[in-house]
Formats: sequence, structure tokens, C-alpha cells
Amino acid sequence: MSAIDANIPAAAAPTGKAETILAAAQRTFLASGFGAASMDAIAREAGASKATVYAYFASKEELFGAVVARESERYAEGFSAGELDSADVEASLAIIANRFLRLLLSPDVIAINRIIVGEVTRFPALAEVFWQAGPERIRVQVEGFLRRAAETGALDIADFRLAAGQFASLVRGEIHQRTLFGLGTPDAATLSAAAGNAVATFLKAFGAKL
Amino acid sequence: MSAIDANIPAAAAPTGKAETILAAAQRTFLASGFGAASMDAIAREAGASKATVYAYFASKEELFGAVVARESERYAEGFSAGELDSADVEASLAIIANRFLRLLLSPDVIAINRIIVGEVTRFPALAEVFWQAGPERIRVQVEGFLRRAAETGALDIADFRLAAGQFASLVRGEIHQRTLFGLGTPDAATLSAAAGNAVATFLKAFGAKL
DNA sequence: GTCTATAATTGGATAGAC
DNA sequence: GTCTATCCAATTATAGAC
Repeated sequence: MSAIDANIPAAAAPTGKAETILAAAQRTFLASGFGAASMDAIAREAGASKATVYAYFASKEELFGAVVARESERYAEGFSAGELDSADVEASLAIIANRFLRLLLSPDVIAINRIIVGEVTRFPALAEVFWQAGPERIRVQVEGFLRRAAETGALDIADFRLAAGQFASLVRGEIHQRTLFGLGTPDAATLSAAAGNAVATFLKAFGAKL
Repeated sequence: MSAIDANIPAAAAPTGKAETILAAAQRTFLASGFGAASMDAIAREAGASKATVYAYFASKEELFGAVVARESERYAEGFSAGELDSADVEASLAIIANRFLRLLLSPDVIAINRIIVGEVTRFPALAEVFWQAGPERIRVQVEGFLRRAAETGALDIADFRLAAGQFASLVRGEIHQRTLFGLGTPDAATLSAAAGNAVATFLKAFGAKL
């Protein structure tokens, strides 16, 4: 695996019936959204009857919650910045930016992002689950790297928390919004360029002056 | 009106029945989302019968499209950067950042943003309408200001389009995502601080070195 | 636990009177 | 154009057999 792969862990193969149903629900919800996904479709996708689905999950809402919790957990699971070389800041930031962007733009993450934003009025608690499992964990990783890198003298940062957020914002940039809106899927070159531009601007702002 | 007000034009008071229905549909869709808003509720909100609603709009989808188009049009209508003083770059950027952030975080814009993201699979065309009317128009305004400001020698920018996008990303920052996810509403002080932080970092990256 | 069949409700859309 | 009343399809949820 290349260093800039998104490194999203594959979902565990479903073992019991509950897992099968959960996996089917996940595919259906992520593909259609909460409202457009029917329990009929989920049962069909799982190769089970609706009654069986209801034997494991009391309602559509509960099933949805279980899917979101499960998928959120996977979100940032494979995202780390701990092993990166804090001496070579530019290269390490480029790796982080590429990983982050590939994770953010991966179809599953885009899909769950869309659905949570769309249903936040009906399911406010799920957004919190997603936030803690995803964006927050990533920000912590980035902040940790920035602190280590600053110790080598390569970065000049006063507020690490703020800087980590700004780095993430620069990396997300326009391309994340555009993908969320379904306006084209960037190819690998576009994506690497976006990551590079974000790192370049971040270093112009926070790179230590010689 | 203070210089940093979001300056969102109020919707025109509804005149005919069609306008009344459109306005009612807007309130209902923005409050509940597409799926959860029923034609019954919209008719009730408009003080009309469902049959009347269908006399003006052939289907729920068409009505939704009309609402999104109308609301998108209002989005960036009141956002301008044309009158700002390109000599005082920092102050002008602060004004832009504050206007932009207040616009982005206003309840109506957040609501329509959520609903478009949530329904992008079902209504891909609406996202394009929204993008052109909103984010794109704002980026153009920002890019125009950066070009004028660069002529005074206060900014050192190679790619204006990119820089405008990065400025917008820095301003949006974490706070926009958090608000979209319904995780708290920032007060005025938080908001001004966020705008200030974005401008400061942008100028560290692109301010002309003395 | 799992299925088939069905109840109960909701919600999009329309017919027909005025 | 507007209303009341209604149709019909879809969907959530469950009863009852095995």
C-alpha cells in the first residue's frame, strides 16, 4: 500500500444474521438516504424477511442509528499521523493531506456525510457521534503531528488547535464541498494537486522563517 | 446596517396565491427536509387545500425545485466586495470574512445547504443551481477583490482563483461544518474571532513581505 | 428465529362540485 | 381557482404459522 492511500479498513465480513442485516441496511441507506430507503428494500438486500429485520431492530430509526454508529466508527479508524517523520515537515504534511483528502472523498464517507447532514434535524444525536469519531479524531492526529514538528523548529505556531483546524480546512478546500454536492469526482492528479496547494499555503503561513 | 452584517435580502412578501404557496413550501421544506415535509403540511401552512397546491405545481418534486431555485437565487444576492477599500487589505478582508461567515451560518442558508446535500442523489441538478448561485458567485467576488488588492502591492499572490478558494476555506473552517452538523450555534464573539483568525493566517501566507 | 400474509397509517395525487 | 372528499400506492410494523 502506498503511503498516501486512504487506508480505510474494510468492513468486517458479516457473521451472524444481525451483521448481515446491518451490512445490508448500510448499503441501502448510504445509497438512497434515510427517507428513500424502505425496510422492504433492506430486507430484500439482506435476503431476509421484514419480520426478521424487526426481530433484531425495533424500528427503522434504531436500525439507522446502528448503521451510522458503526460506519462512523470506521471513519477515522485507519487514519494516523503518529509514525510520520517530524523532521521532514513538508513531506509528512503532504502525506497527511493526501490521506485525509482520499478519506474525505471516498464514496462511503461522502455518502454518510451527506446522509447525516440531511437528517440532522431528525437525528441530532447522530451528528455528534459522527463528529467525535471522524473530524475530531483527525484534528487530534494533525494537532499532535504539528506539535512534534514544531519542536524541531520547522514550524512557527502559536495556537496548535487552531492551526490544525486551519490545515484541515485548507486541505478540504473547495473540492470537498464540490464532491458533497455531487459536482464531479476529482481524479488522482487533481487530488494530489489540491493536497499540494494546501500544504504550500499552510507552510507559507506557518513555516519557520529562516 | 453595520458593515459586517450578512445583508441577506428579505424574501419578497408573497403577492399571489402561487407566491403564498411557494413561501409556505419553503418554510416547510427548510424546516423538515424533503422527505419529512408532506404536501398536506405545506397546504396547511399556506392556508390552502392540497388541490390548489397541485393546481400550481405538478408534483412535490417540482415544488421543491422551485423552492431551491428561488432560495439559491437569494443566497449570494446581497454579498458584494466591490465597494471595499483595496488599500486597507486587512480591514477589507476582515469585512469580507465576517459577511461571508454570517451569510454561511444564517439559519436559512444552513437549512438549504443541508437539504441540498441530503437530496443530492435524488436531485443532482439542484446542487448545480445552488453552487452557481452561491459559492461560485462568492468566490468570484473574493477573487476580484484579491486582484485589486494585489495591484496595490499589499498581497503576493500567484494564482488568484486558488487563493480566493483558500481564503473561503479558511473562513469556513471548522465552524461551518459544526453548524451544518447542528453542533451548537456560535455567538457573535466566536464568529468574529473565527473570521479574524482566518484573515490573520491568510495574510501570513499571502501578505507581501516588507 | 424465520417466514408469509396482513393490518394500519401515511402521503402523493385527483375527481367533481361550486 | 378553490374546495371537500377520496383514491391508490407505498411503507412501517406486526400476527400467527412452522
